[in-house]
Amino acid sequence: MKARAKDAALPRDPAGTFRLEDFLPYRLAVTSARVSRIFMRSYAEQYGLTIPEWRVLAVVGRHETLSPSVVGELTAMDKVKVSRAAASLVARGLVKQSQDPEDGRGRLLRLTRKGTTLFGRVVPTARALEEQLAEGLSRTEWAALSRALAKLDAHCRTLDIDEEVEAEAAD
Amino acid sequence: MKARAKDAALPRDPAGTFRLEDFLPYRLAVTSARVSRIFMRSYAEQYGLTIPEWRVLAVVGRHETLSPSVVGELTAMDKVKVSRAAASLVARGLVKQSQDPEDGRGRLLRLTRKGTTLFGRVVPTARALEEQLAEGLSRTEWAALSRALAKLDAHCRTLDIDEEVEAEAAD
DNA sequence: GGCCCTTGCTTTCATTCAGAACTATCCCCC
DNA sequence: GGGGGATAGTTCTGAATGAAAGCAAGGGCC
Repeated sequence: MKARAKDAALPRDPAGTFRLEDFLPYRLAVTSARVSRIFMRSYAEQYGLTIPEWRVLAVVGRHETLSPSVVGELTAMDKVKVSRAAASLVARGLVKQSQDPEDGRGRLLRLTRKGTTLFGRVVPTARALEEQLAEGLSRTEWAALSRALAKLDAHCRTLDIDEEVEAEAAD
Repeated sequence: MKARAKDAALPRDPAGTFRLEDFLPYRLAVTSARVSRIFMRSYAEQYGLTIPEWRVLAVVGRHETLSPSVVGELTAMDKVKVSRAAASLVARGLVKQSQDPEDGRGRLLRLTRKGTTLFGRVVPTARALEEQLAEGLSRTEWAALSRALAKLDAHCRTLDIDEEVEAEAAD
């Protein structure tokens, strides 16, 4: 990139014309927060669940038995969040935590009967809420959103990796 | 909805088949968090700005002079967040806060020369980062994402309003 | 077989956050 | 023209968060 090209670009694109409301990263964050708030409120009011707890419930419910580390991968949460959510679910008798017989460090999470029952109730609620959300868009738009999110997510992972490599190289 | 219809629906749609990784609200939150982290890191490392601070800077920079409440509307932040971000920017000499001469309660925010300079530097960085993000998608996909987000956001607002009305009615 | 580095998870701590309470000012209406 | 209620911003408080330390157990490697 030549310095001249950069200089030429500035005048026709001054900072003053920057519109936050058109800035996609901002809009993504705002919309995501709005959606999350709707779901959070519903889970909290109806079942006393936080979003991390709901995520743990969802993946443990699907996989019978699961280690906290795998739960972390499946729910995109760090291990601290998983640990806290799991502890809370155990305290409420929704999840049972036991030693992994094959690895003394590992734990195994599994739904209790009570947890399974709750899970069976929450899932339809979640689906209904998602459906309500989808009503605002055409099927085509919904599919396009889904696809765009997948690609964006994948692309972000590669960007993140690039930054990590740079950070390491800086040492 | 008849009880029989509900019973019939359950077997072909059991809770156990719920896949969190296909659940759009979840995917939206994950991707949004990933994008935000990339931007957050960049703003923090290069300019020592948090995202709330960057947002305030962006709208105040665009509008010359602005009240905190309008900043809140334009940045989708509550007044507490605006207040803190503004205080931090004032402390760093990037923003000047003064009394609104027409309203003793109101304040007016305006960029200092230093703030204007910083703003002029951050905007190109933000745009470049957005561009990097956009490289992961085709133009069509990017446009579709933008459009879908707008509709989803608008739809969420109506859902939120509905819930507020219900909450009031419950009193 | 014992040292040490790694891994799996929990706990701690300092920061951030959202909601509620608080202060100051304005405006409406009697 | 003075109370009552609304509005603009700030401060307070309890909960949530993430980074880093802590702890326990596995697995090389000599």
